[in-house]
Order: sequence, then C-alpha cells, then structure tokens
Amino acid sequence: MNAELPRAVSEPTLKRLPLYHRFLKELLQRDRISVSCTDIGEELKLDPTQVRKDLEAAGIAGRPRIGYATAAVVDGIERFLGWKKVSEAFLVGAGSMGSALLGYRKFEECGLKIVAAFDSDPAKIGRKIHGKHVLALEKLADLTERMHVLIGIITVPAAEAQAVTDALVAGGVRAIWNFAPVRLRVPEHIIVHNEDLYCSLASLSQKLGQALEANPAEPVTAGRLRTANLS
Amino acid sequence: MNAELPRAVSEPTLKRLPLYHRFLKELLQRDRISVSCTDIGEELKLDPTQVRKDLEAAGIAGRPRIGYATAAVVDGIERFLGWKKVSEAFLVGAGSMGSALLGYRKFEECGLKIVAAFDSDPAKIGRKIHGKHVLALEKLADLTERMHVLIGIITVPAAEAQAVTDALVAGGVRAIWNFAPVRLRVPEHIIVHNEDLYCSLASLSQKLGQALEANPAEPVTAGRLRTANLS
DNA sequence: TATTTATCAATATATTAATATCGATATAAA
DNA sequence: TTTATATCGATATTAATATATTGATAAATA
Repeated sequence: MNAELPRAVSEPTLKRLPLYHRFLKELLQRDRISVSCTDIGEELKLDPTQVRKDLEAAGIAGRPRIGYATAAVVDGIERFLGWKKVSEAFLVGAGSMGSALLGYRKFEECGLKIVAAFDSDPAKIGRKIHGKHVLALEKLADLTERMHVLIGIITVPAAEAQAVTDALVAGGVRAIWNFAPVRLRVPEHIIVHNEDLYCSLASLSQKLGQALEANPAEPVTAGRLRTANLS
Repeated sequence: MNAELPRAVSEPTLKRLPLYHRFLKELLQRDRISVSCTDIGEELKLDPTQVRKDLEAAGIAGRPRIGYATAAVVDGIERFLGWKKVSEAFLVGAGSMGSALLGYRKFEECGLKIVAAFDSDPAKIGRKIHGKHVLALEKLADLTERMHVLIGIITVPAAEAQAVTDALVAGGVRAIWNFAPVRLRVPEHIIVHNEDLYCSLASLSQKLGQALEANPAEPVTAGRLRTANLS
C-alpha cells in the first residue's frame, strides 16, 4: 500500500531519456508540436516500443493517433530527471579532466551547478578556471558541509580518490561522480557513478580486436607512408 | 559448425574485466601469485559466480581448490581485450576534453596509442599538446587513410561531430570513441562508443532527486553560511 | 456516417544478464 | 590414509531488459 511507490527506473532507460530530450528540443525549434514514438525511434535507431516504455517510466503519456506533445515530453523529462531544481557541486582535482568539466556550461541545464573546484597544488589554488575558483583541498570537507553541497565530482589521480571521497562524504554529499579509475568505498546511502574511461576503452578495444580478426585491415603497402610527416 | 565461433561477450562483462585486471596487477605487486573469485568478488563487491563467468568468457580457467594464477589472469585479460597489440588513433578536437585525453598516458597500456590531434583552430594547429602534434582538420581523412589509423576519438562540439565522423570513416577507421553529445550516423561495420556525459549525468541527477525526496537534505539554517567566502 | 489508419497502451514473449545450486577436484588437516 | 573444505565448472533459476502482439482510440478519408 505504498502510495508513493518509488518504482526504480532502469539504468538503460535513464540514459536514453536525455537522448529523447535532445532530439525533441531540436524538433521544438523547428515548431514540431507533436511527435510519435516511431519518429523518435527512427531518429535514434531504437525500437518504438522501447521509446514508449521509457516515456511511460518517466510518467509521460501520449494520445492514440496523435502522439506526444513535444513540449510536454521535454518538460516531463526535465522534471523526471530532476533538471528543474539545480544542485550545487564541488569538483575536486583541477587537472586537465577537471578543467574540461569546469568548461561544460550545459551541465547547469541538467541540474548540475559546479560552484567551485579544489586542488592540492599551490600553483592552482587561488586561480580561476573557466570562471570557477580553485580552493585549497584542506577546505573541502568543511565547505561542503557549510554550503550544503550535495554532489562531488572527482577528477584527482586514482591514488587520491579515496581520501577525497572520505572528505566529501564527511561534508555530507549525497552523490559522487567519479572520474578516477578506482572503485570508491562509500557508505550505503551515497550514490556513486563511475566514469571509468579504461573500462569503456576495454570494451572498444575488445570489439575492435574481434572485428580486425574477422576482417583484417589491409597491410600497409610499400606505396603508402607508414609514418607520414606530421608537421 | 563454425569452428571460430565469435561468441560475443556481454558489455557488462567487458567493462568488469579491466576492474579485475587492475586489482590483480596490484596483487601481483604484493607477490600474491594466486587468487580466488571470492577474493576478487569481495574486493569489488561483486558476486563470485559472476567473476568466474566473466573470466570464463575471457577464456581464462582456474583450478579447483587453488583458484587462478594471478599472472595468468592478468595476461589473459590483456590478450582478450586486445591490449597486447596497440592500435593507433587520431583525436579530433583539441579543446579542453581533447587535451585531457591526450594526457592519459595509460591508454597505451590498454591498446590505444593517440598519434596526433586535429583541430580547425589556426591558433592550435602546429602546436603540441602533451607531446602530440595538432594538425589541420583538412588533413584528417587523407592522413587517416595514409597512416592506416584504425581508431578516431571525437572531442569536437556536437555540431561538428558528424562531419568529423564522415572524414574518419572516409579515411578508413574501424572504431570511433565519441565524446560529443550526439548520436553519430555511421556505416554498419563501424564500431561506435558513445561517452555521453549528459546521459551519465541524467542517471545521477535522477537518482539524487529520488534520494532527496525520500530523505531531504536538512535546510540551510541561520547559523550556517549559505554562500561561504570562496577566496 | 462508416471505414481506414496511425498511434498509444497494455500485455505477452523472448532475450539477456545475474545469481544460486550442486557436483567434481585437489589441497590440507586429522 | 581418510576426511573436511575451499574452490572451480556446469547447470538451473531468477530477474531485468528488450521486443513483439493485440486491442483501443481518434483523426482522416470515402
């Protein structure tokens, strides 16, 4: 009798919703006020039934023979994904990946506002990157708590990631977006999302290996340059 | 009767293998010459049966009561993932994300060697980033073909990603690692891996939203700073 | 008005992945 | 030597996900 049943939505569904969102915003700009699952499926090469089920999971309904109201779906996805109320985040590790993420302006449209960065390198502390202050790592736990920051983004080297995690958790974050190639240990209730590029790469290279075995690349012939002049 | 049955391995399995690899290399440094699925499962919080099935999928066998020979598993995973023979890659888009990836040295241990970067910005062309030359975008298709580069890494803005893809495909790449937030159109046989941060973020923010609903963050009290001094 | 058709909604089936079970095996201990 | 036990390997079960089917609905057409 749980009136507010949380009905967890599957991970694949969650990752498809932004794809729909993106396409529909585009349609909206072209004044397409309604859209069918078939349209969406064709654009994204997905089964229309799956699209329909994903939208249903997000609490969005359509009408037979009409389709979905484009604007309503866009709005529904944003609401469902929690993009309406923006959460503040700290980014830890102002290296090249951290700097890159600080430059992603569109994150704010997706409910994520990076308010500051942290680093242990004195050369970086006090500077600004993409308009965001870089603060001393020692202040991380304290500021997280005082500012009630809910999300931590980890872009430090693997060896430091656990210590950073502990500080973020101590400060009270509820979710961690982890770009370091380690599995973090966190209390039960903390949400962790790993963005482990090596794992992604593994899948890519395995498939490439398979493909090359099945259909090898033509060997480099004498007439072709092995190493072209790169300058 | 296909002797060389390709027996496609599941995506989740492929993404777990590098996790095992990482842990086992660590064990190897501590002179642990053998390891059980239970050990691995405990470390990574995975079901031991799943670990065993993953290793089996990678063609790695153990021995009852003994476990697996650590070195053999490390070697087997590398072989299975195609990390032994390194493929060359071009990275297109020398922005902040592209630069970050150019700095990932460990990619070479995972079968990926980025040999050069491409960009359309004259200010970047001719320079070096993390030791890699930045070349003019116009040369992309031609050089890809001449050098038989098999992998393209896309870190350009969404609007330019399809054109870059077309150039890479024309040049003969077999796989694309796409960091741009678009779904690329490619011929059947090309392997595409999307690293769409907005999709990842969607799943994170949805779950955070759910969690906050179930167990709201304590409101910021008067005694606490709403906006702390960030400098 | 009746018929056709595109579409959603609900349900059913199939496929895939994760987990549990049980027997076989080889080491270590009794 | 015998027994107990940790472990793999194979198989079976369950759960999650994707796909297919069918029926209802409302617009367009005859």
